Amino acid sequence: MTQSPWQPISPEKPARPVREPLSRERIVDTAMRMLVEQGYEAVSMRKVAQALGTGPASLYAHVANKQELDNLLVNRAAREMEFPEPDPDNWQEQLKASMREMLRVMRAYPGVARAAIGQIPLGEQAMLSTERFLAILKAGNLPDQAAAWAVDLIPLYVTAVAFEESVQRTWEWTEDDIEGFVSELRSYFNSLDPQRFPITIALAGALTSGGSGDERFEFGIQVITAGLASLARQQG
Amino acid sequence: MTQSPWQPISPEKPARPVREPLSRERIVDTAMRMLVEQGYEAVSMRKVAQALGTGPASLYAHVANKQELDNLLVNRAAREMEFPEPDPDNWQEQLKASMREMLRVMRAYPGVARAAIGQIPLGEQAMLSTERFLAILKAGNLPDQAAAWAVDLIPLYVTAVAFEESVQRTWEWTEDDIEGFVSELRSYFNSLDPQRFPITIALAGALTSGGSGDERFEFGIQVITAGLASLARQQG
DNA sequence: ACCTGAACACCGTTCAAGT
DNA sequence: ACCTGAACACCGTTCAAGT
Repeated sequence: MTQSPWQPISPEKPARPVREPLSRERIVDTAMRMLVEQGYEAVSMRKVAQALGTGPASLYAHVANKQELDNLLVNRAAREMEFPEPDPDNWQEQLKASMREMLRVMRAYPGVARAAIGQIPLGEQAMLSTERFLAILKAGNLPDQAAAWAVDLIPLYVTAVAFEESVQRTWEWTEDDIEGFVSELRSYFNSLDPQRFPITIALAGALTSGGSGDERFEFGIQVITAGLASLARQQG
Repeated sequence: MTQSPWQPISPEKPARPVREPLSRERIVDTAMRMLVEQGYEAVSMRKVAQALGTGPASLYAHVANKQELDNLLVNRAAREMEFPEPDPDNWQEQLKASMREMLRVMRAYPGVARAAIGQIPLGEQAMLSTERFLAILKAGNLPDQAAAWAVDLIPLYVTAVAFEESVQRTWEWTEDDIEGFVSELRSYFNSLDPQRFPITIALAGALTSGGSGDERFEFGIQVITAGLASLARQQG
């Protein structure tokens, strides 16, 4: 631990690399870029470190662990979301628009949904989006407890949808692959035992359509919005 | 490496172990037991193989990969779910009861939600539970396409809730830990900038209560059921 | 056909040592 | 305080070789 008391006064600064020092910011920037370009699987502590030209251990001075890094990525994405000024006469449409906005951002950062799922989003940006959702729900005259539970339900749904999509993106299917899969699925449904699967067979068409995702999502936010509206206090 | 050419003719069958041979059944049985006793993380190809007294490579003769094993576990759990006979006069209550039943089973096999999330459940037992949900929704007079999208939305929600719970179970919190966390959370909410987080602060109580899970889940299934009911065709 | 050991290409995290 | 190399204790999957 003791140091030699004699120290040469180096004329040209120290020999240490001139690389920019690590920081939380730089780590999250790099991880975010990797997330967009290569997907969630590519964002490991080791690969982020490598991209920064160092070893995995170096990250732990700035980030507690992988979970915290995931949290920071979710928070960074939340920064991108934009919400309308609450309007009591239009709250249902605003709620749907905000859920679409949330899905838009999660699609723009594929993999962020995987980082978000099962996390309690307590970062500042994530909290701000919660605040915005609460504002819309209170404009809709929802009771406090209903609004509080709703801001739990809403991200749960949007994140789950985005997560499903990102899993399927991982499989890297082409348009043809999807078409092939859907037609296989349809014939699988039709091959089921009619005694035990009568409705599945009857609805085979409906069950295998709307795979595009957008229609399904529109259905989901319609159901949630209508369900919440049924809980709103009557005005006046 | 060479062996002596002389081999005694063993009077009692070959020297190979008398262990029961591997099979899909045995692999899923073992994995399921490990899932219940030790959680999802414990169910790796390597550990399942070890529990069966063999190496990981041996499993691949019976199971395509980890993903297929996950699928088989979900399907095994689906076997446990029981559904009511559809009753058009009571479909909303039946729908809620069935969602509770689904959550009950996922809680009984903690970790199964992690295996299920982001999966398309095409096993026979999983398909049967879809058939049951469809039966209830059609008893409620929902249009085909709405029913088809609803059987996507419903497991999505229940699985996401069960998944969240299983993540939190992994942290192995005691009653006291939770209480401490909630009170920390509450004071964190109250410490926020009132200019930017007015509603979050005002609703701090509601936002941190009902963490038990059941109330939150009841709220969710109420919202979904009411939302779906709003889409049901009028009778007659 | 089924099973195996060993290897390949990865993980997250810790720790003693360096500057 | 920050950074590092090396190690620890893991993953899923493949493959040549055995029976």
